[in-house]
Amino acid sequence: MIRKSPLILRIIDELVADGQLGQSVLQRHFSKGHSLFAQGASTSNVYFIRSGIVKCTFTEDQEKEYILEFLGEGEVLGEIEAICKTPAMSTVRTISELSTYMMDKTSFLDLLRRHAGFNAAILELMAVRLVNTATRSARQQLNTLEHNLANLLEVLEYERLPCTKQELADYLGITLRSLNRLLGGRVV
Amino acid sequence: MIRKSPLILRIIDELVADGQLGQSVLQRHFSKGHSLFAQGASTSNVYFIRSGIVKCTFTEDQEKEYILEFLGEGEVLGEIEAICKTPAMSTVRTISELSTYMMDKTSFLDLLRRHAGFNAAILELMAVRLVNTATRSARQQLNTLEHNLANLLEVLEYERLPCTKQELADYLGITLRSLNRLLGGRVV
DNA sequence: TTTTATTTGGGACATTTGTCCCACGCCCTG
DNA sequence: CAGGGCGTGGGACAAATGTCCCAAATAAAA
Repeated sequence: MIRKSPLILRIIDELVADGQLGQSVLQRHFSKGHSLFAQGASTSNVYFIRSGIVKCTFTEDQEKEYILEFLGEGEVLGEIEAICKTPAMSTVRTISELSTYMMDKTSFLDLLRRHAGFNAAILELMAVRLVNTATRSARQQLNTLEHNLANLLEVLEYERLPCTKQELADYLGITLRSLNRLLGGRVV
Repeated sequence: MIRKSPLILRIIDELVADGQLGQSVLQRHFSKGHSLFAQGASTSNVYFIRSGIVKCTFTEDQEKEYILEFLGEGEVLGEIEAICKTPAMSTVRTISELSTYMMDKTSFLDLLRRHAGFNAAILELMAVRLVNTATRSARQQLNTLEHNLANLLEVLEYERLPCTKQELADYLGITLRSLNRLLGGRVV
């Protein structure tokens, strides 16, 4: 449920340690509840999560919000916007303390061009995300109850995931009421 | 609704014209209804659509199937499997005559490594797909009726899209009955 | 042309999900 | 301590969606 990418973090860690990235990378820390990107706003940086968790949300009419994904260690934020040169497609908000490496978009694109290993890692990261996003979307339409249950079992992580029932419901794309029903009297 | 990518097609066309790809690329033609990939099966090639349309579907229990996307000119098939070295994540079937360039996975990865422009184009293709997949997933959860209507209006393309009502319903993630209700007596 | 299958459209009812509303428990602050 | 805000849990009813089934229209096959 929480996506991670140890490989990317390792690459960045090494590059930073070697001093190869010079001034283009700096560490930044965010407290819980802080907003890194606002859907529709332009962006100027790319972040690599060193530790902590963020949630990416999408909203259409400001009322309800849909949670696209939870991202943890090694995950990259803002890379899509850097690559496509488009405004932020989703809002990204921390749901725990967050430690990151921050890099401006130009440096990111540069690194992508010059560092073959990094390039391959980002390609794979995006491919994996695409698969996850697509299968989740499909499962949500195909399974309904079963998937909910399966997912809620998978929520062993739930205890580690500092999120509210409302957020879980947003993730499942249902209302809080419905979630409660599923959690409560399983039998009709 | 039907995704396309003129840029990629142009790049491949040029490479083929220049003869830079040698034997690694060949043209292949498929008739309507043919299956290029089967979900879960291993793959060995990557395809570039020259003309025609395919639908990518995902199924969980073989009963219902969810349509992930319709792909047209310039779109790439099998690139995710090549990059991640995983089995096909979805089934891909032609819904019209299809003309393609076919390339084995190794050559594809090679081209990705050697050709900066191609690399950038694929990166952007995947980023765009990710955005589309994610926003569609989100909208499907957030909008319900409105989105359906909006989408069905967008189905001006409907006439060009040789698909059945059942396929439209699969795309929307609803049953055929529900689709008919939405199309028919709009008012309760 | 007749027959058979596919596609389409819709009625009737069960099930699911959403909406509205209320209540309890917890934390925090005045 | 009292009151406000928030997260949680659930009852009751409305609305949406699925399931089952049937019928007309269209396309494909005999």
